[in-house]
Amino acid sequence: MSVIVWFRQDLRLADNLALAAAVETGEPILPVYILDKEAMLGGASRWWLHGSLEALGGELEKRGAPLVLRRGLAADILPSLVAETKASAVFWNRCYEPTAIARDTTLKASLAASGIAAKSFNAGLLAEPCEVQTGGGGPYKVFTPFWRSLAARAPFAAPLRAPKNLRGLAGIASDDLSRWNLRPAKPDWAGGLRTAWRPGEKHAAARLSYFLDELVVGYATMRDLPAVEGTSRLSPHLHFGEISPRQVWAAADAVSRTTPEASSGVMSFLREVGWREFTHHLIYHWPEMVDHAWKPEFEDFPWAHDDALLSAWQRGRTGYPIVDAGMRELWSTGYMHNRVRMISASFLVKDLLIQWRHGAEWFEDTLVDADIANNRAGWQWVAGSGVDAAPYFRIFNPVTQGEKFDADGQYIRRYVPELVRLDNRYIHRPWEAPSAMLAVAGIELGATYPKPIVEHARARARALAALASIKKG
DNA sequence: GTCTCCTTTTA
DNA sequence: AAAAGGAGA
Repeated sequence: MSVIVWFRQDLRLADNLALAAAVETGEPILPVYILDKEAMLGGASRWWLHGSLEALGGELEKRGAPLVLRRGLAADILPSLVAETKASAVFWNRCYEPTAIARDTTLKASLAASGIAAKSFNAGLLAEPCEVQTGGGGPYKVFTPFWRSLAARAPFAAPLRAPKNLRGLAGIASDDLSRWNLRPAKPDWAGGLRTAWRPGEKHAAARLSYFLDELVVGYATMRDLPAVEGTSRLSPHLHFGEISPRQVWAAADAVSRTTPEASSGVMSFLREVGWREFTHHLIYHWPEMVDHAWKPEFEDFPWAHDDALLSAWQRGRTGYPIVDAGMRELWSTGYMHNRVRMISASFLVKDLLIQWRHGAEWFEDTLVDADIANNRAGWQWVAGSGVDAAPYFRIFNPVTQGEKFDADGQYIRRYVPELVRLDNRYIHRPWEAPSAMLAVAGIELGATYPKPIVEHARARARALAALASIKKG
């Protein structure tokens, strides 16, 4: 007899309820990770996954239960592992994306039908989608009431410690992680990712501590400045489950108790954790939101498909420095500061009138924290096609946003070296700079750096007209 | 029905 | 100062 622990987006030992439950049974444990051959993981996510599995595998091995890697479909692999190991149970922590729910529901039924105890747990959210309801019994559609209702459930269960020792099973074949080719080889484009990130549970915990010790005090104001290290940068760790939201909550809450001057920073940080909960809540209750606009009238939106413009956006060659800096940060580090995500997303959807789904797909290809719920709900927020009653004027101005949040152009200069010598006054609008100043800075618009691919004022008017054209009534 | 409120906005 | 429209109590 033995218990299989199926790891998915919970690549950690601490506060892992499925693992803890398996330990509790007293049976030998077989930890397994299955690389779904049908899952379309983006390149940056694949890179991260390699590091995360390497770290998890090392820790499990140290404790006596090495991680077994298999590739294929869980529906094929788990039953065959059950047979191979004479397992009596399979435990896992729940995921909330529609495709994962469909897969897990079927699997649970078929395992149960063959007499296997298939048990799932919540180790990924502070509260599961069905646990947070409006007074009328339905799901929330507005963040603030959702957040109030979620926060009222605190304190949350205390996070569990990692098990010290595990009883493993010997002789179960595993794939070789390096053969999965999750890391890019030819060419190896992951240099920027390696510089920016350290995947794995240990690094997730270290990052949380560092953030709470050094940054959270200033979080409320610094979090909006892309040039500054002011955010937690925990998103990829949370996405892969190297750290749990309960661990984050507990640690942040403890800081605000011991350090009152940090409490407002902690509050605004936890609110962002609340946004992660909210997007998972939305995607759970409206799974069609993953691929379709939540607001049906957006089916008729006059999108302007243009591959050349899409590609200019993807490559960071729009001629708007804040957008280009963001897109290049994404390309080189697998990450983009949240403020800039909003600006560049608004630019794609409103200024270029390109369907939000193209943007969402690009982000999922390139982000280390690519997360269906956060990403799709975020894009729909920007597009105005999501649940919130979006003001029609939710159109970011790339120049004023740049001037407001990157006043000295430090962020621009970091990622758009062509503009490094341009005077601050024009760093966010090089096309208005006097030609002598451009010459001194070594810039030739249209050659060394693009001219704006659209004129924002005109693009804004066009977006407003497009939005008006689909208005109900 | 009434009242309040709404991450990120714009000009 | 203005902005659409609706959620939530």
